[in-house]
Amino acid sequence: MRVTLKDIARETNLSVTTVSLVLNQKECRVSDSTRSLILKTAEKLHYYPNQLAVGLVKQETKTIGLIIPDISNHFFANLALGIDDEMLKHDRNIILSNTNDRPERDLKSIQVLKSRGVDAIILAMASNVDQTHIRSYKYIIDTSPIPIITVDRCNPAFNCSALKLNNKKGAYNAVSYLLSLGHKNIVCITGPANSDSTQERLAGYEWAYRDAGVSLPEKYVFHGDYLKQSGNEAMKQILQETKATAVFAFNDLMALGAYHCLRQEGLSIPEDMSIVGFDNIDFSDMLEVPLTTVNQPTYEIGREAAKRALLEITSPEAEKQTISFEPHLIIRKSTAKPR
Amino acid sequence: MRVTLKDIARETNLSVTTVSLVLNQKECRVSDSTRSLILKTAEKLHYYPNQLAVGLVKQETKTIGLIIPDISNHFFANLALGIDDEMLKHDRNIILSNTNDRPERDLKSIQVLKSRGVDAIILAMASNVDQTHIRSYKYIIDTSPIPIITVDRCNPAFNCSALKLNNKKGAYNAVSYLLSLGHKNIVCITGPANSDSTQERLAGYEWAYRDAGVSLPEKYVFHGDYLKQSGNEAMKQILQETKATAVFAFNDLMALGAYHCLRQEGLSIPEDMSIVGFDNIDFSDMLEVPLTTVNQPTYEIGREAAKRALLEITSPEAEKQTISFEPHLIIRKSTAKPR
DNA sequence: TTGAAAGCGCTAACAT
DNA sequence: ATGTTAGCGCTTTCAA
Repeated sequence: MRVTLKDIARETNLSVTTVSLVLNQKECRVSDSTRSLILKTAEKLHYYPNQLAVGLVKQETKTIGLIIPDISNHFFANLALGIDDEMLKHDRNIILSNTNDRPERDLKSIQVLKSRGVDAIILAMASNVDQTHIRSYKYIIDTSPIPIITVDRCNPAFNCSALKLNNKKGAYNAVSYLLSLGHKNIVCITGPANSDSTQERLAGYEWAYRDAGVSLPEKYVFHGDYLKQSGNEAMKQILQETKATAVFAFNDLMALGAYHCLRQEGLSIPEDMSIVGFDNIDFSDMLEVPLTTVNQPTYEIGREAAKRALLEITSPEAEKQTISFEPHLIIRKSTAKPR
Repeated sequence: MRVTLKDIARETNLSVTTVSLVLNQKECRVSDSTRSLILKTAEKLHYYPNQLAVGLVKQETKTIGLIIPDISNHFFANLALGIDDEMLKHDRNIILSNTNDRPERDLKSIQVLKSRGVDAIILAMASNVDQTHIRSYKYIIDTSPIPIITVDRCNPAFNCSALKLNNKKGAYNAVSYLLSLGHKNIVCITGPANSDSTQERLAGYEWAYRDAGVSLPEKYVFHGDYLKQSGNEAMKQILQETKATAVFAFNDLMALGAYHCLRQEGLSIPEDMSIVGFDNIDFSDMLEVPLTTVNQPTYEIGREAAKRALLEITSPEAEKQTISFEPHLIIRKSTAKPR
């Protein structure tokens, strides 16, 4: 923080007020000569405003907080990019906070970001929350003086806007497709059991079976944690314990883990096993066998979340809104009729 | 910004000074009873400090700026994660700025972040800079009142610390390996022509040939832009214009594009063409043919960059330092003897 | 052991 | 057309 308004005021023999007025384009009542003098001096001195001071008096910092589990995850990286691109248009910056999927860090981060005066927070909650956490989240969100927008992971009990994929529909589409190919024994590799997305995708799975009039397999739920390794391990278990002909992984990363396991076991996709993923990350069409998956318009969700945050900043009275994005099944080479 | 020190002072009938003293652990000269009263009241009122105000008076915000071309790129995402993890340990936050690889946005972002009072900036420059840009960067960096640390992309003329992979050595390793397999006609898919990393890797390529006493192919430079599509297009050109038996792509993304092209053409890796990449992104070992590539310890570079920034914040007089990370060739299945 | 006062850099009513 | 003043929330001498 080098040059201040005061420096310019001294240099030009004018008051700080006048300088402030001019530099903020509120120049209506300032003579052209002084205005250009100020502008010139500011330029010469390389002046730029101290946004801390501005934020302090205006009670608005033009920053927004972004809390996500892990920026190195493609999903969240694209989300962040969408948000940042939109924010850039509005001269806002984002303060990033990775939580490593830990609920306590979500909670802590909300506090820290408020401390930093962010005008809004966009939150992708940790996936492994228990009831105690939920209560904390709910209290913090419901009483928050600034808008908190949840994305991807959310809870209907919270009084906040939420943007998310229609998970149930996505799972429904995926499983319906597998059923239509003739698979009867389709198993799932889920995310953490208590996460909403897991619950919703499971519901979509069951809905598809019901809708097709096919009876559910005896055991079809295998728990993962959205990381690659868990997909690998779940797949091993599936091979041992079931006669499944198709696997619906609740994200692409775990589908990748499943690929890995199948390759290790010398099995082929889709001949020995059909696989469907969820997310459509960059690489899912670059695999040995391009992955059939449910597309999630992540970048777009980020942009919309940003827009929503902006809206709620300017209109705090706006009704909280749940915005649903429609999924789209992308059929590639990892799925075929069972043999 | 709800509750302030003043509120606590009023509630406890003490002065703002005392409250501040206690809440900042500078409690040496405060009686135990008042101290616990203050602590209790702060708790009750859900007080948390306004960091804008703190930053304003302390001239330090405990934030650092991160400027990168694109957070959705695996390389930068991992870099960001490394930085954020390290910063978290020191109770600092990062303000993120994506530039879409545009030099003007780098320059603008430095300004904006300074305006926001960041204590340091970690900068991964845009790759397509011209001489005019370089001059601007140099001026801004050399005269910056706060430390600016460059990562990955940098320029030796700047007076700032730089962290980067030993690109020349990485390329040398990759090409030496291909030569040792018996390839004579190895071509490159480079990044933007005027980027340092491209120049360095090219130098490493030539060094390897020189070192092996093999004469350089007639044409071996094919320009890409570090994006997948450019790898695809370069590969097409290579197939048309050369008799290359091996391709060294300057990053994995372009190697992926090359894979795609080869698959389209019905050619096999490594039988018809050996491929080596650079970066070792997550997915390079999950491909149809796992990719031989030069590992770049991105997360680690991020952490070290963060440490360096922290050090230069506390010791502004510290000598600027260039920190080099040693590359490591990971041999997988995309390389074999030429046939 | 505690408090008063000044000031960080800026904005905005309210003079003049 | 321009300046005075107060104050955003906090820290930090200095005084009591």
